[in-house]
Amino acid sequence: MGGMATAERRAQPARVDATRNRERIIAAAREAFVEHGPTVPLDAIAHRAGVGNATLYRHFADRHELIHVVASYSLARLTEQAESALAEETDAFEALRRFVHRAADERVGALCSLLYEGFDKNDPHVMDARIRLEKVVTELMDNARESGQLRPDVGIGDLMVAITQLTRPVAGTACAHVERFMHRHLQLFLDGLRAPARSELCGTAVTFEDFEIK
Amino acid sequence: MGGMATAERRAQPARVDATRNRERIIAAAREAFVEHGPTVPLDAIAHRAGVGNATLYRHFADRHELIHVVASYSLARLTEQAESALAEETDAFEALRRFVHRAADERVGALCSLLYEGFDKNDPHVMDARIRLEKVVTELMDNARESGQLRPDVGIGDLMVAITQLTRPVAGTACAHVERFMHRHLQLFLDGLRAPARSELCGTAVTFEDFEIK
DNA sequence: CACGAAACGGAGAGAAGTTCTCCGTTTCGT
DNA sequence: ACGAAACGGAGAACTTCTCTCCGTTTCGTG
Repeated sequence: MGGMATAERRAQPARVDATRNRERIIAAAREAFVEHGPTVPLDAIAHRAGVGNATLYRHFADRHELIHVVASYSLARLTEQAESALAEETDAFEALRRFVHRAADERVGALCSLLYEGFDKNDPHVMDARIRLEKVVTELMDNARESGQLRPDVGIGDLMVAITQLTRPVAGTACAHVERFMHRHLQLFLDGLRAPARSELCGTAVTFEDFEIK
Repeated sequence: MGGMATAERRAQPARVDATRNRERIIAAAREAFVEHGPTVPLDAIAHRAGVGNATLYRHFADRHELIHVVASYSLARLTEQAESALAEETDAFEALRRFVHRAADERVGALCSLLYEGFDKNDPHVMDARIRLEKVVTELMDNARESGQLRPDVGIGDLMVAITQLTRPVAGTACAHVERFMHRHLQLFLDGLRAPARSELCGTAVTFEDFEIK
């Protein structure tokens, strides 16, 4: 999906143990980033993957490259979820709801920081994925709004930030059971998004740019 | 409020510059913890407070003690906010709403992690403050529920976790403008909390213990 | 099955960043 | 104006992470 990782540049088709380890590392990195944030020691990731640290460095030149791969992968999955929700659900609000809960399952909240710290904003693949995601989520929201089920005073940024925040590991609890709360709280939030609005919101609708550019 | 900080143990009444610096350090620590989390270098806090690092160590034996003081202070303030909301607001849901937004202003989300990392759970002062907070917030919610304005399927933990999560610094954005979103999203969440419930929630109501004990 | 190429793991050197103390200087209060 | 108290900066000691080196193991093929 994402970047040109070290191993992918190779001419030869790589040994099976090499590719297996590579995937283990990516999976371990994903978990570790979710639990401990983007600065988690690379040695810890290697250990978690059950490989030596040298193996990690053999596959990924540095932390940046590893983050890039993990983040690209997650972004792509998220976009796919949005697209399938849009395509498969008949009810507009239900489509939105489905996307939100799938996004939670992808742990975007925890992985979101990676999108900033490890992302080359100029990478065309990333730009593409990002624009695609914005486009499809906007469509999800527009549909819900037009069907009269979504209150009109919220923007895509409101939704994305709320998803991000509500799906992050709960501070201090070693991330043990966010899953227990996550979906409940997103559901409550979604109930607050329904039309007719039950209160007046302060501020203005949050757009994508509001939090992209720091 | 909270702990027996080093300076407070002193017999003598301390010089004015000493107490001034002490407060500067606490304020700087609060800000720094909010922005960079509980592991922010102590030297950075000292610098931010405009004092030498030795001065910080003179007032607080270690990071743990500093965190304890800051967290105790915040917890006390939060409880006060809840109590005044309960006492002064006539409408039950409005009281709850007021508490939520005041809690956001106190930046509990960002400071919450301190409650875990730096807290001596056996400290009687802390226990007291905690129980007091739980008691008054429970009362706020009970009142709102009894008045028929709060959906019955949510617990105090649902509220506290959501406040915590929604008021944390947004990942990757250097914490610049959480304030812009925070109140909007809490408001949306509160709208979702109103009775009648607009959907069925998964799981069960979250209690205080669910996230206290890891 | 045996051989060469490729990959692996552990240990530790090197780099970076944090903590915390020492001590000469400044400020406060009487 | 004097002594006690507090201050600040510099740097030593320590911790932590990164990343390489090299002997060993695994894979794939002839």
